[in-house]
Amino acid sequence: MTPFQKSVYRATMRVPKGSVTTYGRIAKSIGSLGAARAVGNVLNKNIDTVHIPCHRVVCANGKVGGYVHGQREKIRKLRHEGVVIKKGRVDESHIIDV
DNA sequence: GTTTTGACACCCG
DNA sequence: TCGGGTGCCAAAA
Repeated sequence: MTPFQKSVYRATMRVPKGSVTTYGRIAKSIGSLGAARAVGNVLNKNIDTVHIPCHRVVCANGKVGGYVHGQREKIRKLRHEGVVIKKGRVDESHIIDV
Protein backbone atom coordinates (compact mmCIF):
# COMPACT_ATOMS: atom_id res chain seq x y z
CA MET A 1 0.00 0.00 0.00
CA THR A 2 1.39 3.39 -1.02
CA PRO A 3 1.70 6.23 1.51
CA PHE A 4 -0.77 8.22 -0.54
CA GLN A 5 -3.41 5.55 -0.10
CA LYS A 6 -2.78 5.31 3.61
CA SER A 7 -3.23 9.07 3.91
CA VAL A 8 -6.50 8.92 2.04
CA TYR A 9 -7.83 6.19 4.28
CA ARG A 10 -6.72 7.98 7.43
CA ALA A 11 -8.36 11.21 6.30
CA THR A 12 -11.55 9.36 5.43
CA MET A 13 -11.75 7.82 8.86
CA ARG A 14 -11.53 11.29 10.42
CA VAL A 15 -14.91 12.27 9.00
CA PRO A 16 -17.45 12.18 11.85
CA LYS A 17 -20.75 10.33 11.48
CA GLY A 18 -23.51 12.58 10.23
CA SER A 19 -21.14 14.75 8.20
CA VAL A 20 -19.40 14.42 4.86
CA THR A 21 -16.38 15.87 3.13
CA THR A 22 -15.29 16.14 -0.49
CA TYR A 23 -12.65 14.40 -2.58
CA GLY A 24 -10.89 17.68 -3.15
CA ARG A 25 -10.77 18.56 0.53
CA ILE A 26 -9.41 15.14 1.42
CA ALA A 27 -6.70 15.65 -1.17
CA LYS A 28 -5.86 19.07 0.22
CA SER A 29 -5.79 17.82 3.80
CA ILE A 30 -3.21 15.15 2.98
CA GLY A 31 -1.01 17.62 1.16
CA SER A 32 -1.88 16.64 -2.39
CA LEU A 33 -3.88 19.64 -3.54
CA GLY A 34 -5.68 18.96 -6.79
CA ALA A 35 -5.53 15.19 -6.42
CA ALA A 36 -9.27 14.83 -5.97
CA ARG A 37 -9.44 12.42 -8.85
CA ALA A 38 -6.62 10.32 -7.49
CA VAL A 39 -8.43 10.18 -4.15
CA GLY A 40 -11.48 8.77 -5.86
CA ASN A 41 -9.34 6.12 -7.45
CA VAL A 42 -8.00 4.99 -4.11
CA LEU A 43 -11.45 4.73 -2.55
CA ASN A 44 -12.62 2.82 -5.57
CA LYS A 45 -9.94 0.16 -5.20
CA ASN A 46 -10.82 -0.14 -1.53
CA ILE A 47 -13.43 -2.83 -0.90
CA ASP A 48 -13.13 -2.63 2.88
CA THR A 49 -16.17 -0.44 3.48
CA VAL A 50 -16.53 -1.99 6.92
CA HIS A 51 -13.35 -0.41 8.27
CA ILE A 52 -13.43 2.67 6.09
CA PRO A 53 -16.50 4.96 5.81
CA CYS A 54 -15.84 5.95 2.23
CA HIS A 55 -19.55 6.74 1.81
CA ARG A 56 -18.90 10.02 3.66
CA VAL A 57 -16.90 11.37 0.75
CA VAL A 58 -18.85 13.31 -1.90
CA CYS A 59 -18.24 15.74 -4.76
CA ALA A 60 -17.47 19.41 -4.10
CA ASN A 61 -20.76 20.52 -5.67
CA GLY A 62 -22.75 18.32 -3.32
CA LYS A 63 -23.36 15.54 -5.81
CA VAL A 64 -23.02 12.15 -4.19
CA GLY A 65 -20.48 10.61 -6.51
CA GLY A 66 -19.91 6.88 -6.82
CA TYR A 67 -19.75 3.95 -4.48
CA VAL A 68 -18.58 0.37 -4.64
CA HIS A 69 -21.98 -0.91 -3.52
CA GLY A 70 -23.83 1.50 -5.77
CA GLN A 71 -24.87 5.11 -5.42
CA ARG A 72 -28.24 4.08 -4.01
CA GLU A 73 -26.62 2.30 -1.11
CA LYS A 74 -24.27 5.20 -0.47
CA ILE A 75 -27.17 7.64 -0.24
CA ARG A 76 -29.13 5.26 1.96
CA LYS A 77 -26.24 4.96 4.39
CA LEU A 78 -25.76 8.73 4.55
CA ARG A 79 -29.44 9.37 5.17
CA HIS A 80 -29.28 6.70 7.82
CA GLU A 81 -26.61 8.77 9.58
CA GLY A 82 -28.76 11.87 9.44
CA VAL A 83 -27.36 13.54 6.34
CA VAL A 84 -29.99 15.38 4.32
CA ILE A 85 -29.96 14.57 0.62
CA LYS A 86 -32.24 16.26 -1.90
CA LYS A 87 -32.45 15.05 -5.47
CA GLY A 88 -29.11 13.31 -5.29
CA ARG A 89 -27.34 16.26 -3.65
CA VAL A 90 -25.96 16.44 -0.16
CA ASP A 91 -27.06 19.49 1.81
CA GLU A 92 -24.15 21.95 2.09
CA SER A 93 -24.54 22.23 5.85
CA HIS A 94 -23.18 18.70 6.22
CA ILE A 95 -20.06 19.18 4.12
CA ILE A 96 -17.12 19.93 6.38
CA ASP A 97 -13.33 20.26 6.42
CA VAL A 98 -11.30 17.76 8.36
C1' DG B 1 9.56 5.42 -19.57
C1' DT B 2 4.97 6.19 -21.59
C1' DT B 3 -0.02 5.68 -21.90
C1' DT B 4 -4.44 4.88 -19.95
C1' DT B 5 -7.83 5.25 -16.39
C1' DG B 6 -11.10 7.31 -13.07
C1' DA B 7 -16.03 7.35 -6.93
C1' DC B 8 -13.14 14.93 -9.17
C1' DA B 9 -12.94 20.18 -9.78
C1' DC B 10 -13.66 24.20 -12.41
C1' DC B 11 -14.97 27.23 -16.19
C1' DC B 12 -18.17 28.50 -20.01
C1' DG B 13 -22.08 28.96 -22.77
C1' DT C 1 -29.52 25.07 -13.41
C1' DC C 2 -27.37 21.80 -16.76
C1' DG C 3 -24.34 19.81 -19.94
C1' DG C 4 -19.82 19.81 -22.21
C1' DG C 5 -14.90 20.43 -22.39
C1' DT C 6 -10.41 20.79 -19.95
C1' DG C 7 -7.06 20.26 -16.36
C1' DC C 8 -4.99 17.40 -12.60
C1' DC C 9 -3.04 13.57 -9.89
C1' DA C 10 -1.51 8.97 -8.45
C1' DA C 11 -1.63 3.96 -9.95
C1' DA C 12 -1.50 0.30 -12.78
C1' DA C 13 -0.65 -1.74 -17.27
